[in-house]
Amino acid sequence: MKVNPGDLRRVNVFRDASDEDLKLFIENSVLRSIEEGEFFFFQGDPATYFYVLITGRAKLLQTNPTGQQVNLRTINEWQMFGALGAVRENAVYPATAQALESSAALAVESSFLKEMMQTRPDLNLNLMQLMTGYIMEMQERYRELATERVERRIALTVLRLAAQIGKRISNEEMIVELPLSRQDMAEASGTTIFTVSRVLADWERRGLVEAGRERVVIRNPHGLVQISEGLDQ
Amino acid sequence: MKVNPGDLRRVNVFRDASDEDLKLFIENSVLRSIEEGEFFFFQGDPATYFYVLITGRAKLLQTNPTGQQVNLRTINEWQMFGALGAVRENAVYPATAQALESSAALAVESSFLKEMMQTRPDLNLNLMQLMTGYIMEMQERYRELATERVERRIALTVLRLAAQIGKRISNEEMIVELPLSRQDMAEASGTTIFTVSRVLADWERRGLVEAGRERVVIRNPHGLVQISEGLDQ
DNA sequence: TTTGTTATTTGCGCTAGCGCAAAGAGGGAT
DNA sequence: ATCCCTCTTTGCGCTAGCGCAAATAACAAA
Repeated sequence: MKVNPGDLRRVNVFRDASDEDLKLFIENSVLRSIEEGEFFFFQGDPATYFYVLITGRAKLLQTNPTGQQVNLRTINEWQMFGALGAVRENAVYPATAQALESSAALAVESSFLKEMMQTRPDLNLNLMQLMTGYIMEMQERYRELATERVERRIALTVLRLAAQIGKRISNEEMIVELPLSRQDMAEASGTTIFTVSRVLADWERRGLVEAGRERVVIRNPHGLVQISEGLDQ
Repeated sequence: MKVNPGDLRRVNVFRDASDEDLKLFIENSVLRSIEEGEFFFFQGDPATYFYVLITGRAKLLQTNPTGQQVNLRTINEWQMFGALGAVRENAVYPATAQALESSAALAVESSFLKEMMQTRPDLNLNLMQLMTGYIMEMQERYRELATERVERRIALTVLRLAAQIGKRISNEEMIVELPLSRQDMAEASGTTIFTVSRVLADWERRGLVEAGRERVVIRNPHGLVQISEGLDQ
């Protein structure tokens, strides 16, 4: 596979970059391809590289001392991840990045990005916009976890994931497919596979979703929104 | 009250700023003093100003549609908050800022900071370090809320708050006082005042803390660390 | 000192959601 | 077609933690 500079402009952080800069990035990058389930990096590794996902999907997860996992974020094509090392000295990744399907990503040394940012205000601003987006999302999710019942949290999670990584399978209707297991959804909404399974079974009975093996199809997004806002029943 | 440029260097984001820049910031600022319980800004307000807390303590909180609150962060003297507007067009504050005690803060227009960042790489880097710090903290707290039992979460919360806003009341021992109500602690650890009260009563019996009205004194930080790591019993 | 207000404690009952265990189902490989 | 592996479902019992209500304590104001 070959990535050309124009493609890189689909990365939000690079949207205002010059052609020369994009070329420089590519010249300083290595393409890493990994299979489903494999890892780009682990929580605690020195954050020497940042990545741009070119194909596939990945997730960022954290593990607690007893090994329980939570999913922090899902990563789609042309998204940057692991850029922390460009901002902090001797940083380690605060999360693990695992491929949800077989994926390829450009790896670039963090120090290269740091260097570049010294003289490109746009790059700074765009990266800060990415960061503030994460902050706002995490704050929201934290509030949800602290205050919402599990069914609502699962609805909010599924809707968020649909927006982030969902594939539309019909153009007219808003029917979206998510390639996620019950485990993935449980880890993203702070509950257990059992509860996710029961909630999805209920939604399926009500015609809101189709629940398959490692897959959910959203048939009625509006119904889910209603659940997420507590307007149902 | 008067703030002089040298003071401002205690603000992490401004640590590398020139004297002239600091003077400029102060000239473009307004000092806002508010009483305990009052607000610097509300979730949803246009993020036109950012603030630097000069005296007092404040908290950032979010409210869900039914009015339940969660505390996202506590703010100490010489910390910047509400800087989102310098990064995003037409941003609104994603959280409410409320004074925990009577407080004063410098308010500066976000556009001024944005302007300034165009030509000061240091300012950018420092602000990004602040942002990555928040991201890491929120990710951690999210994981804790998703995976840890309530006693452990409260221990983690109390320890974190002690580091952020605790006042040492003895130099030899690590005895720290927190000016927080049960309600504050409940909102910061994702539980209820009843549970916080019961847990603190238990810790008091075990000699770990002293629990007063709107106040906790940590007598044995190490014991709390043990609880937070599940090493007790 | 008295009174009013607000924060905290504690008993008590309840239930949302956890998590085991066993059965069932989907999909790939041979 | 069959086997095997992994993912999912569902019944079931249990308990951590919620949340009401009433008592108590701390503080402030008069």
